[in-house]
Formats: sequence, structure tokens, C-alpha cells
Amino acid sequence: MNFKNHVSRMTQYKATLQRLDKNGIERTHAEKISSYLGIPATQIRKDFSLFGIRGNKRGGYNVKILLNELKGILGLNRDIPVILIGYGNLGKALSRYQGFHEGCLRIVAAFDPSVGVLTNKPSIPVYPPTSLKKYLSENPVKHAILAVPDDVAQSVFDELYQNGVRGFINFATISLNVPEDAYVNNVDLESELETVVYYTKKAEKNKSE
Amino acid sequence: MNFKNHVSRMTQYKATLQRLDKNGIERTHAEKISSYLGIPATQIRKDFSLFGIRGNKRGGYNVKILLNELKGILGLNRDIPVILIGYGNLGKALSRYQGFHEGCLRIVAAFDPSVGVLTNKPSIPVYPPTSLKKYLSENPVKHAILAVPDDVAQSVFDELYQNGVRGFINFATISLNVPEDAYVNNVDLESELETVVYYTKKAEKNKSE
DNA sequence: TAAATTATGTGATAATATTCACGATAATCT
DNA sequence: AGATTATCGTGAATATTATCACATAATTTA
Repeated sequence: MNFKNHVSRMTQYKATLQRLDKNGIERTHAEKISSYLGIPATQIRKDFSLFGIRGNKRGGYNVKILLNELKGILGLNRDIPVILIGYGNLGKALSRYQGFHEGCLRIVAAFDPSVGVLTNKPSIPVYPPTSLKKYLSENPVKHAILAVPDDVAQSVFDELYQNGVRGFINFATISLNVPEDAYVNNVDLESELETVVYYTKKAEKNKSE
Repeated sequence: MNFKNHVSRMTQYKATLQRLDKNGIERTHAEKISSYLGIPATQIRKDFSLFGIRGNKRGGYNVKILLNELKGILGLNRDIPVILIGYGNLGKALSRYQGFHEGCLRIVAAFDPSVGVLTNKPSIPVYPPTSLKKYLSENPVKHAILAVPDDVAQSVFDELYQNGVRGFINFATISLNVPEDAYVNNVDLESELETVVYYTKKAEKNKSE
């Protein structure tokens, strides 16, 4: 079983529950979450069931408890340090990305060859790639964001893997050669936009028929 | 039928074919594409079959022809202008994103309230949000990238929709209320990174078992 | 305290997606 | 030319994922 969609939905549930919690809401239920996310309530319950989450017949779910269960399942109930490789435009954007400041994921350092010529003061420490090995031996970070050009992506990946990093989000548009005990989530922004073009055409056509 | 996965794979095939073409390669075949993308060759042929793409028994596919067919199916055989809403860090990164410079997708303008106080010279024209309506009446752009804060995402979406924009990629972490004839692709970077945490744990465990 | 109501939880069912198995055919070899 | 090989194309089989239908439990109402 792959769970690909399940897990992605679980993160959405988590985000929704965080919002509810922040707004001081104490109880919720599948229909409510459904209305926020557009995911059928029955799907939500099925997902919960699959991961062993139980609610209360009548009365739904306690927001704080559910949120903690979701965090536990996703492994997000502790601070997780992440390093950022590549401090170009995308890297900078990610290092300041709102979403990361609220959750438990922390970008703790960036690595980029242009470290000497940075004009604006970066919001996190930026080191030269040569110090990567030393850094990882002192700070055993398990997760990295690859925001580097395609042509160096594989070699950067290899070095990170050799120094213990196992989880990656990869913005380069090549598919990496990945050992079994590592995981890479490829995010191809161009491809995402291209699917938009396809579905938009389709949505407009459906409407006019 | 939703085709969600099919279409996303089709964009990957397109990207691979573009690379092959750029390298001057004239013929390819399903196994070759498979080795680049890690998608089974039989899946690739099945996808092609579904969209009516035919190759040559023995001899595979002509790269240029296949590439054109893929572009045609995806609607990417002409220049497609895209506007960018929100010229913060993420917006800037996207406007300079390599991927977009090679394909047929062009970010033609950005809109941001901070237009007056930009320090570095932007690579595309940046206008204040107030000129959005006028711009769209003169330039009927159909696609937009939403890189705005959560709290304004829905109202920005509504204004764009009212002025003819129908395809969106949305980086805000709220789910938008979307009319039937529009399409929104939500990209939640935090969620993407969270799934990495989950699967990395799982990959490491699998290995050690 | 019995009836009505609101939600959950899950087995059964339906819908989708992927992989397999193999026939067809074009290119190459002998 | 005939045999051999590489590769496609696709119906059938399998696996995965989502939805439905409904039994069940907690709460409220009368």
C-alpha cells in the first residue's frame, strides 16, 4: 500500500485542525472539515479509521486531541530541523515562507556558493557548500530542501545522503537516483502550471456543453 | 474520468522529450523514457494509447513528433501568458524560475501593492493591484499564479475570475471557493514537506526490517 | 426512559489506476 | 526471402482508492 493520497490528505486535515485550534474552536466533526477542504466527510472518516483515529459518536472530535493524533501519525509532534541547499530566489522565498514558521518544521541553515556576495542580510545562517559535511556531523539534520540547478542536483543529493540526510523535497526538474532508505518528493512547478493549462481548457469546455 | 495522474505524467513525458530534443536525439522508446522517469514502460505506452499517440513497431517514437503531440494534447503548442499576483519572495522566485523560461509559459506581468518601494529592478513589469481590471481588459490573460497571503487569496481570486482568468495555481494554504468553469491547482509547500517527513521515517524503517 | 437525532466507523461495493500477457508488425540479420 | 528481434498496443487481470449504506453509540428531547 502506498498511502500517497491518504498522507497528503492527513496533512490537509492537520492544517485545518491547526486553524480551528488557533481560532479557539474546541470541537469539530467530519462534515465541518469536509466543508473547509472539499473532501467528502466519508473519506475523512475512512482516513481516520485507517490510521486508528477515533472520534465520539455524536459530538465529533475534540480539536486539540485530534490535532495531536494527526501530528503524531505524521511525525510532526516535535521540532524538525531542515536545511536548505541553494539560496537563490527560490531558496530565499522558501526560507521566508510563512507556512514554515507556524509548524514544527524549521529551516535552520542554508548552503550556497554565493555566500560571500549576499547583499541583503539573510534570515538564516548561510554557509558555503564546503562546510556541509562538517555541519551535518555536528548537526545531524535528516531533511533537506533541494533548490539547486538541475545539473548539480544529483551530486548535491549524493553528498547529503552520504552525510545522513534521508528526506528531500526536490525542486530541480530531473529525477534523482535515490537509495531505498531515502525519500524524495519531487515538486516540479512548471509541470504544476502545465496541468493547470490542461484542466482549465477542460473546465471551460465542460461548462459550455 | 479524472485523468489526474495521467495528465501529470504527460507533463513529465513532455519535459523528458524536451530534454532529449535539446540534446539532438531523434528517436526514443518507452523503455528509455521509463529509465529517465522511473515510470514503467507499459504505463507509458498505456498513457500514450489513451491519448491516441502512436509509435512505430520496432523503432519507438520520433522525438520531435512525439513532443509535438504531447504539447498538442496538453495545450502547450502556443505561447501562454500568465500573470503573477503577489510579488513577494515567492513571487520573485517564480518570476525568475528557470523552468518557465524554456517552455511556452510566460509570466508577462506581476501585481503587488508594494510596487512603489521595490529596490531591485524586477525582471517583469510590476503593477499595483488597482490596475488589474484595466490590464485584463486590454490583455485577456487566462492563467494566474496566486502567491498572496491567505487572508486576501479568495478576494483576489474573485476579482481575477470576474475579469476572465480561469486557470490558477494557488500557493496560499486555504482552499478557495471555485466556480465550475475555473480550475485551481493548490500547491501547499508545507504539506509537501510534511509528507516527506512521514515517508522518510517509513523508508528508513522499511530498510532496517 | 423511550424516541428522535446526530455523527461515527466500517464492511460491501463501485470506480480508477496499474500491471500483465501476448498478439502484431516493422527493422535487421543471415 | 525467411528467421529473428525489438517494440508497440491493448484487452484482461489485478490492485488500489473512493464511495455507499447502514449498524452503532452518544446526546437531547419529550
